[in-house]
Amino acid sequence: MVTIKDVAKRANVAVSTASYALNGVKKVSEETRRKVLQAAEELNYRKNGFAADLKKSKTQTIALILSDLSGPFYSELIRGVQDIAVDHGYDLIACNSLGGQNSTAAKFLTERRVDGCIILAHNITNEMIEKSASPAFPIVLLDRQLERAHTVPIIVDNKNGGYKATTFLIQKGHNNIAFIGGPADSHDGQMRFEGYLEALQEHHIDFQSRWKVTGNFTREGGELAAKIIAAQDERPTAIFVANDEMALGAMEYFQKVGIRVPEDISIIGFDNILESKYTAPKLTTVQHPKYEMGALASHVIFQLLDGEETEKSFTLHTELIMRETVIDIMTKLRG
Amino acid sequence: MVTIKDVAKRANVAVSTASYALNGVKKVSEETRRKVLQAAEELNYRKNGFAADLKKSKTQTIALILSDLSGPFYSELIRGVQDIAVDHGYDLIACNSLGGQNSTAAKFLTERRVDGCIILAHNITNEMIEKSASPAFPIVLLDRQLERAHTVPIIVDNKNGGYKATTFLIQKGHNNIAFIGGPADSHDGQMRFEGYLEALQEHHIDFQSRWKVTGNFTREGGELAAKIIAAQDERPTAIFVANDEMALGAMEYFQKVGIRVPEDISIIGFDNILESKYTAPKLTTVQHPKYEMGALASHVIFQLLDGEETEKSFTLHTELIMRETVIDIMTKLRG
DNA sequence: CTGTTAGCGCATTCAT
DNA sequence: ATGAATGCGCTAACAG
Repeated sequence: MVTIKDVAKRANVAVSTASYALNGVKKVSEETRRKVLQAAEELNYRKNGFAADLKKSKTQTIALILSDLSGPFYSELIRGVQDIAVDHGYDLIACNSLGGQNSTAAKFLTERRVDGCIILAHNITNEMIEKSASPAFPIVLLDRQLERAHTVPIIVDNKNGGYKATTFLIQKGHNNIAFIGGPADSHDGQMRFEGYLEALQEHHIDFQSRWKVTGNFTREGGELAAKIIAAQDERPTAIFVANDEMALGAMEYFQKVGIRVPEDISIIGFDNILESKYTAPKLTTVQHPKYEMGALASHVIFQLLDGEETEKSFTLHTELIMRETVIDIMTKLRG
Repeated sequence: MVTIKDVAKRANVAVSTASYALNGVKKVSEETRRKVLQAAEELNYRKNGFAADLKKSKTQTIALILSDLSGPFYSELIRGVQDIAVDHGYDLIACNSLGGQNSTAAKFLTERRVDGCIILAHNITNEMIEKSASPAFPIVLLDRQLERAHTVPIIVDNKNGGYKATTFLIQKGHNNIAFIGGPADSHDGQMRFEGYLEALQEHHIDFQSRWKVTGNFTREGGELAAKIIAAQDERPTAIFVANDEMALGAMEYFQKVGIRVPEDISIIGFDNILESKYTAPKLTTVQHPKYEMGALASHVIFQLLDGEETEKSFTLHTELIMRETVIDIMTKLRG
């Protein structure tokens, strides 16, 4: 391994001089600078970033920890984070938390390999987060309500989103509305469900537990849930599905078995993933501010890093996206 | 910042003992181990991973460099890489190469921050790659034909894939076949086109340049391309689209303007992204071995790292996925 | 089983 | 403008 020492030797200068030359510090004459650069080139010298970071005790990079690096949902979030990070001259690396305590993510959290991090992964424990956060290592939490020193949560108003979705259905004349939810440990899913409940109550519609079915936020989960709903003797006229992926799965199932969307059953999703715009019919859904969330998270990290004051927590709002999978019940009856 | 020294002091042991205890080396008595651990706990000690890496000159992580962290295509690839990496006890971090020479990716390439890397990004120059590769830093190149020492390319047989797709269309009786390609600098796209050409020639079908239109591999590009094709007075009976995303866009356009797929026009795509299975009608396409590619890349990295011999390069094959968007021209004429 | 010590590769202060 | 010397936090060889 060729080090800066080797370069210095070859260029007949001291290490410090080599370092200056390599890093563009202007203390060194053009003459020697070129000598050093050439020596480095000849030896194919690569600097060891860690050593540099160790010395400077600054990594100039932030990490984004996701429970799963793949999935359509994350694309926009990542873009948001990235855009702001590069603005600040920081690097972004993404890693996943599969494996929990032993994951790559854990290493970044506990070993000071980055200057700060943004977490959207529910298999990282609150305890780990609390222990890791410090003035020099701020953490932004996405979709997790945990206020601590040096830790700021950004959540989206899932409950209100669920409320809006359900209210919209009710306004369209539906009062037999099913709910396809997420896994029990999903805080998001739970909040969306509460919004659903609230809308129901407000309109004096009884909640029917047989019409609450739980999926796992995947396309397949949506199919299965749809199947369960379709199998019952009385069928709801509309479904609020807790995320778009499941909604797409449900739509597919209904199409397969000849139940028409929206003529026979209306569907509203949640998230507004890219894909939802391209289905036939186009999915009516609730906009989740993914990009904004990423960008804001990035912003907050840098404020924290700069020692500025920030809000204790942030809440982002949702928005109804009306497309083609919800039909007015009157239209339906006439049809 | 609390260091291992502080911990040692508080526990009344030497640094080495603290290090052993912290790292679970069994040279130390249970008694002292607990003492050290407790001291660490009390001081909220976090180890500096860099310092450790520096000392060990091993990072135990590999990087995956993508030109864009988002996009449906990458999900499966990432899974493949990841699965193998964790098998080997390695961590995986993903970073993107947006920004070219100054990107995060570049840092990882040139600053030895990881033990090896897998690159699927065409804005990283060959030169950079050549300079970075070394026995201690193997590089696996995806979809880029560049054989060098310590650098092994994995490519998919795009040409043959294009050939298969086109031949399939011809066998179904089509001889007016348009091609929607990718950007000019896409090697993949170019190869797929060559396969198309070869199939045409083999069946003595003249290539018509007006039926070659170029998109940018996005959904919108596909829509636009479809529009251009539809606008011509004579219309092809089939289209080979160089990737699924564009095929989806094209299908959407055709549906919008009342051109039926496949009754009026057959479409075959390329990649077999998850989504293509969920369209109506379901997209006929060519399978791109994404997961396998990732897994293989990972494998190769570890072989290289272990100093084993590997093939100079790998070629992965494609497979026709027959679904619903290609119709036999006879059926069509009868219809 | 525990302590002393020598670097890992680099940036940087203080002389010169 | 340049060089010698120091130490960042950690691991591991060696000595006790």
